[in-house]
Amino acid sequence: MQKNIISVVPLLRIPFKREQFFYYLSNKKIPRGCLVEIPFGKRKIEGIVVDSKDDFARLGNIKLKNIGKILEKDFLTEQQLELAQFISNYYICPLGIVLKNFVPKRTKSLRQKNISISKKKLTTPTFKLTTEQKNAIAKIVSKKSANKISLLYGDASSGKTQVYFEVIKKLLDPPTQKEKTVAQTLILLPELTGVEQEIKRYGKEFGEKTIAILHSKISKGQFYKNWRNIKSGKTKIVIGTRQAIFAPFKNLKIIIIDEEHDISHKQWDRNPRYDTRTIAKKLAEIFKAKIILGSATPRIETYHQIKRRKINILTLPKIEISNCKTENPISIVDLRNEHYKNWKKVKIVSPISEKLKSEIQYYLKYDRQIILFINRQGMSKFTICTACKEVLKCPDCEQALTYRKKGNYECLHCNFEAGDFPVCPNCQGMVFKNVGLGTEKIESEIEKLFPSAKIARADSSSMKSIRAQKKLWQDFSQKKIDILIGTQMIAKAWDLPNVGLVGIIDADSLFNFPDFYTDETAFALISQAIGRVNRTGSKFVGKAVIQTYHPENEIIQWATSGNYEKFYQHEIKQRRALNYPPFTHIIKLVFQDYDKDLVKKETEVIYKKIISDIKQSSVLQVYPPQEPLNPKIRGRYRQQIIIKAKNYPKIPKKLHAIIQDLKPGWLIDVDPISII
DNA sequence: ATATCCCAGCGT
DNA sequence: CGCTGGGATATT
Repeated sequence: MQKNIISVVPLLRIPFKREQFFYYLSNKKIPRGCLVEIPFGKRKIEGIVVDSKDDFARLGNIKLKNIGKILEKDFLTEQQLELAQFISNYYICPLGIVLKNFVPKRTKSLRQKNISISKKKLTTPTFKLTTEQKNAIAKIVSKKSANKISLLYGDASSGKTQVYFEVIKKLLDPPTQKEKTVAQTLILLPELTGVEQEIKRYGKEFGEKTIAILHSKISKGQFYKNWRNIKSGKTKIVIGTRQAIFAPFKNLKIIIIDEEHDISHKQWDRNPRYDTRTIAKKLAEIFKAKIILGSATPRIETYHQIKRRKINILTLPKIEISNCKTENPISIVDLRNEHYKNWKKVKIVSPISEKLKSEIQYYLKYDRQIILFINRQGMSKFTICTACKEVLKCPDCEQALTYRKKGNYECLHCNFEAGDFPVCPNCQGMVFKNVGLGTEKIESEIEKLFPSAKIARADSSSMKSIRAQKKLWQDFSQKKIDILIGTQMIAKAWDLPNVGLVGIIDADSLFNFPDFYTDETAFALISQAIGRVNRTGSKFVGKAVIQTYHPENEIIQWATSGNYEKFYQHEIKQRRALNYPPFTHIIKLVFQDYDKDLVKKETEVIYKKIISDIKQSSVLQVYPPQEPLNPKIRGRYRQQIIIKAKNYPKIPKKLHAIIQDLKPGWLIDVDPISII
């Protein structure tokens, strides 16, 4: 009988320098994309079929094994395979690991629990579209900009969502006669927090049956069901976080990346370290789909593309703040004055300035809600021994421990917890002082100042579950909360109505990191925080109070005056001068191990190898190994090598080979969000 | 992922 | 000399 040779990629890490697939025998051809079980060593594992050939003579006469079971035929689509290959190449990650991300956890019981197909009539509210919205819609759907990416430039209140709705309707309904399958839209949101609201909005507009949700917090069974519905074409609109981009689309026509500036679009903590903003381009190319980005504070990379006319910009103006000409709704409070005014009266100056205090009072009185940002969890930034000034640190991470309301000390990087009465490792002292601010500290301050207000706190430790997030959002919407205190997470995709006042407790803390994205993220965060007030339809005048010791800081100035262009000009100059993105791509190579000397040695060896094999220039720069900002995490030491490559993914073959051959323990991060 | 091979380190 | 554990290595 005619034998066939099947190429299969096992769903695990195969050293990158080796061929990523293995040959197996089968008596029939097996199409690409099948999920199969293969004998591998002494075990049986899963793999994806990538090729099927007639028997052919092979070198070395390797005895091929027979392929195992076919688990799912017609599983991954051709487009998924193409995207996976691209990700594997671009992010230098073994193909098997990439493919694993495309394979959902399959549940046996496909219990088609017929969810009440109550054909609820769609109450399609008729929006009155503004001229700008109409223009944007026309531009996006026009044939002229068929292959161009569009940026919808405007904040949460500018009506981006209505534009998305109309574009989807125009492009997907009704399907053209030629296309039998339904056209699909992918909506990528940066965080889980935004998903719930968006489902409701899109559900109302397009019917809940046509929408599928894909993110890590839905059950495995539900995820798989949604996955199948996307594959069969039942689903028209996919809403999800970044992994939704791995879905088995049938006929993808629109990719919307909302809040495109948000770093959550990049996976930085495990392989593959992909960025949806990069791979969406590839996916759009594969499907000939449109990309729409949405942001009020686009990335410098994105705006640079706009300047070079590679991306269309469609500006939605802010909906005018009603009758507010007398007073600037944004005040920058100089905390130095606060000290000056108070230094004789009180020893410790409150982290809440007089101005902020009186504004809180005002808005409480008129029953408007208040949001306060602080860029740090816990009670303090760090804790020092009063005797010798030693900072209390985590033994596993060498990071400052955070004092908690509970009375203990915790490491925010691992689960290390010191007791309530630690002893200074340096001098055995037992008296400590907490320095700096955290969410819990602000919470207790506010409790003291406004004992009758209903206060809630939201940071990543209190908001771990999606349950807690949903509840908080509900409570806030139902006005069960007067003052919400939280970290970045509440500045982001959360669309909270009825907010009267926003306060940034310590704007300076946003600039503390010597990283090339710092100014960009700080600008975006301040802009977004301000954008939380003065929403459409509010009769009250909203206000923002920004506390800082450096009111002259240009980034704060530009952010508070809404001057993105000035900010861009300043930032792009810096990036060009220092050869940072968008003028180069960065490749970050990190080695980690429990043995400090080994880390030093290994990174040194690799660095020497790289610089001896390639010649450096403005096109390719390699920096010597350096200690990252967190030199020890969970007991493992780290060193990193930063490479700036102008024409990535075009890099010298030799460099590519070295990176491919890096042994386990190395992390490869292409286009990292941080280089410190 | 995991079985296996290889070798250092150690005990008998 | 053999046993054990850790680390590197191969898996068609």
